[in-house]
Amino acid sequence: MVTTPDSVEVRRTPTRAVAEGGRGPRQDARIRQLLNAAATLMRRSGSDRVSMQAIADEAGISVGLIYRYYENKEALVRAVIIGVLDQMAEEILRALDPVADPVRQLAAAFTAYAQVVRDNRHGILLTYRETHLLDRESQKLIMSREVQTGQPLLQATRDAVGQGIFHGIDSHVFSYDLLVTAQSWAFKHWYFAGRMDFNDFVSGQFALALSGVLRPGYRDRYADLLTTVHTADTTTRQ
Amino acid sequence: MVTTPDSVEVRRTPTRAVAEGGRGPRQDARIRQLLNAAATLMRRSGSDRVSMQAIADEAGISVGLIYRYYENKEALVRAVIIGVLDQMAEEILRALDPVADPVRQLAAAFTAYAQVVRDNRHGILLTYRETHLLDRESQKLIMSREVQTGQPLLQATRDAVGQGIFHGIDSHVFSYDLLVTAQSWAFKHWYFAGRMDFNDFVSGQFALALSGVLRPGYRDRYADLLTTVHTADTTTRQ
Amino acid sequence: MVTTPDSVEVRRTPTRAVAEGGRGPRQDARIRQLLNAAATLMRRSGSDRVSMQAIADEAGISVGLIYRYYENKEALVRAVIIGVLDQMAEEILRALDPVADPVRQLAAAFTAYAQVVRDNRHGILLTYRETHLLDRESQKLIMSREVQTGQPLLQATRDAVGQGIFHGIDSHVFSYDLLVTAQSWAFKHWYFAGRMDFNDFVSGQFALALSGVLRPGYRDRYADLLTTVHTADTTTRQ
Amino acid sequence: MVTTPDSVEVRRTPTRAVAEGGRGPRQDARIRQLLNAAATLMRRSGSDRVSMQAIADEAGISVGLIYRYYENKEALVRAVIIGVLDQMAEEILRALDPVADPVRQLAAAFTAYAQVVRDNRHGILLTYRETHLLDRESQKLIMSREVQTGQPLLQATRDAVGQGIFHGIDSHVFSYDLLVTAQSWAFKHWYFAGRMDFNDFVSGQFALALSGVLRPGYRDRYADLLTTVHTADTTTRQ
DNA sequence: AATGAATGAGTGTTCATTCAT
DNA sequence: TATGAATGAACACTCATTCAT
Repeated sequence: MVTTPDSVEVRRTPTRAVAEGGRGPRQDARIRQLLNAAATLMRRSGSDRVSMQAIADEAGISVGLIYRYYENKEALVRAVIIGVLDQMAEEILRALDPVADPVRQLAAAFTAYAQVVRDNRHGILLTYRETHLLDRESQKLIMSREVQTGQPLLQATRDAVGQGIFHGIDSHVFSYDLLVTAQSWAFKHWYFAGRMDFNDFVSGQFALALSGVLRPGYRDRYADLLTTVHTADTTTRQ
Repeated sequence: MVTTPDSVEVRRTPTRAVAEGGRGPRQDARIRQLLNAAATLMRRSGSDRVSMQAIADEAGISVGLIYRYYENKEALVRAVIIGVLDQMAEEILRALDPVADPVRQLAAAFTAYAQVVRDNRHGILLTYRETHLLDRESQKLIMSREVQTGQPLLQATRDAVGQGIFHGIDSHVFSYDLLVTAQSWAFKHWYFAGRMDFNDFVSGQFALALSGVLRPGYRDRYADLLTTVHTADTTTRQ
Repeated sequence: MVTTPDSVEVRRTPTRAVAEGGRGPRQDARIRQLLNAAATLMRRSGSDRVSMQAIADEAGISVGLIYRYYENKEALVRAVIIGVLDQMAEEILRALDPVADPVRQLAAAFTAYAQVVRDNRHGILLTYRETHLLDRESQKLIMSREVQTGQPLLQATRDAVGQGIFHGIDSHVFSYDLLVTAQSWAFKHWYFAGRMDFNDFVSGQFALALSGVLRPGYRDRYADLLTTVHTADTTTRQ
Repeated sequence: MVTTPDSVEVRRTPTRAVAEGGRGPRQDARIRQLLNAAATLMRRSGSDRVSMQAIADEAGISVGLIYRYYENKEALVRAVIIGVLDQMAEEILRALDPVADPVRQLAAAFTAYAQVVRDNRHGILLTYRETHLLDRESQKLIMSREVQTGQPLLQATRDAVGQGIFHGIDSHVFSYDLLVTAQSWAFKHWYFAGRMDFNDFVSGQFALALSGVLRPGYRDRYADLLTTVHTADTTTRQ
């Protein structure tokens, strides 16, 4: 699941050298450069507003060369999106705390996920924006990556349920909600602007989620995770 | 907040009749026609992939006429987005149950919100996709509409807290989560595909949220809202 | 030769009222307004860059109404040019000094012509620019007006030749040169910028022309007209 | 001042090869082709009435390619005008007679200038028409070229004054008049149509100018240049 | 392998002109 | 008479894609 150099998508058919796996480190660096350049520009404006020429310039290569690696613009866009997702998945895995306790595991996973979202806000937006412009095939590929990325949350939830720490929930629904909540920071962080910062957001959301599913006997053990941050509700009451 | 004919955005400057509110029913119908056509096409492919000519054709008017109503394509896109949001806000308000009980009020609002999202899935996606391509000014306008649309959820939550039915929560955070959850159906409904249908999703999510905030003494009164739907967890365990 | 109201060109064929000569003072004022508006805008940017809508706005009438008076844009442009020429011809005639002496008459005519050029610089440029875009018919019409406008210069020259004051010249060539010289101020006044002002230009040019054609015996009588202005030739010598 | 291949204006920014002077003979030929095509069409109808597509077709290249050489239409128009002026300047220089006598030098320069004007009548008109549609910067550039082009006339005049052959004149004014007279053929040649041909015009104008400034003692030496052509004055008297 | 000149279909936008009111 | 909404062809300009070098 970790992004290895080989997982970077490139054109398979028309070019001999690339197809034969004779891809040297030179090519590989170029492709990475290209994907980064494309991601940078597309984050800012959406793929339709970024020209192949602009991408080539940003990457320091020629337009023609892009077409040696990717059949057309759509293929490049797909590779960029997948690249972003893979990088995020990798970061989350790296941040994961391999401790035994599933609740703290879950807390770590959620926090990691949220941080990755915060740090890749534009990448997430890019994903959301562009995915729907691709063909079904690519969309499915992207969906499966997203599911994979959410695996740590799902697994920890299942463990907590299995150990009787959580009760009364469906693991899929619960972990899905955590995932959506984390991603929502990318879109709606402005909603809390001035009322709550990122850390408050993360701990508050996790506390709220936890409080609904924790079997009563465990409240003390995780008291530190249950601390809720209240926004200045009274002052803004209208 | 309800979309009245007058609230439909049109060009202000160059045409006298349109600016002075001397807009007859003919114009008004045309503008609605235009916005619908644009929304339909843009939902499918993103504004950059829809030409003004295609929009004109779909609306059954000439290209030139679009420019009488909207200064340029961006203004049209903005109007489309705002139109979609307004229509959704209106539908939600209409679906609202004006009963006294804040919890059932909240349930009604959430259900209504989710239904509107389901029925306007592409409209929501459009909003998410296109908003970031507009200027800051327009983005702020759109944000404020979103906040407005979420008001019923916020108000019902506050009432429940005020009456001591909910406890231990921040109203903003809680209602935000409901809103995000409802919207998530537009993006991630495929996540549950085959495991859960829309109604299960709505009731399941609301039950989960409710269970975490309901003061113990009220569990019986709202027992019907706390019924959780479990997905076939065991069968998909990997 | 004077511009009378009736000489203002309007559409002849398709409209009944206008064609029947039932043109009241109201229409007449409107047409004048229209021509002025068009002239003002076209002076600034050339007829191709001025839209009929802009002209209508400037004139305070509707686009449709323009087409009641002029068959199409070209007809309007022609009318504008002719209007400018007529107005200039009229101004020159008005400025003419009906004294007996043909040389002073010529001086007055030349000065008047130059002043009109100076005051209608943009109108002249308009004429030069637009005439070549019209059909042959219109071009001939415009040429004949120009010849007419130059008549006073030609006549005075002929008189001076007839009375033996000028010698050794062709009246056509000489008066043509005066006319061209006067008009050149519209195009090339920048050539003398900083070296010579308009009055110096006029008296200098006339003195130069006069000195070449005046029969020796008359030099004293017109000594005042022979005063030459020298530009700072020595300082700019390179 | 001579137009060398390198002096042909092209886009500076977006293309590397073109900017670095790495312009091969291929490009150079194409640019010349393009400028000629544009000049040909614009002479006929004014730049606003010639579409980029029409220019591309005439030049035998694609529209897109024009934009590789010129940033936009205005830049192309400017290049066309400057190209026309440079070509004329070059032709005049080539026609110049480097004999010692300043008066004959002047005659040669005037004749050359007039011939160039006659042969490039439409080019001159183009210059007059289009210059005013450009930005101030370009206008200044064009003015300076015009001044340069007139240098031979000014220099010869100064020499004649310096050697005491001419008297009582300002060199700037006198050479300016010759220049304007020559150019006037482009606009007003119809004025003499049927009465005087081009050669008569040139010799007649030069004789008239010369007669006014030649110091008496030199009349015999330049008797051949003082022959005046009279138009059929009597027959056209009205 | 790598370049970037060249293409031309396609875009957003304008505007002369018409015509129902 | 007078309006201005409506049309649609035409325009300047862009850009994904190809291919000779």
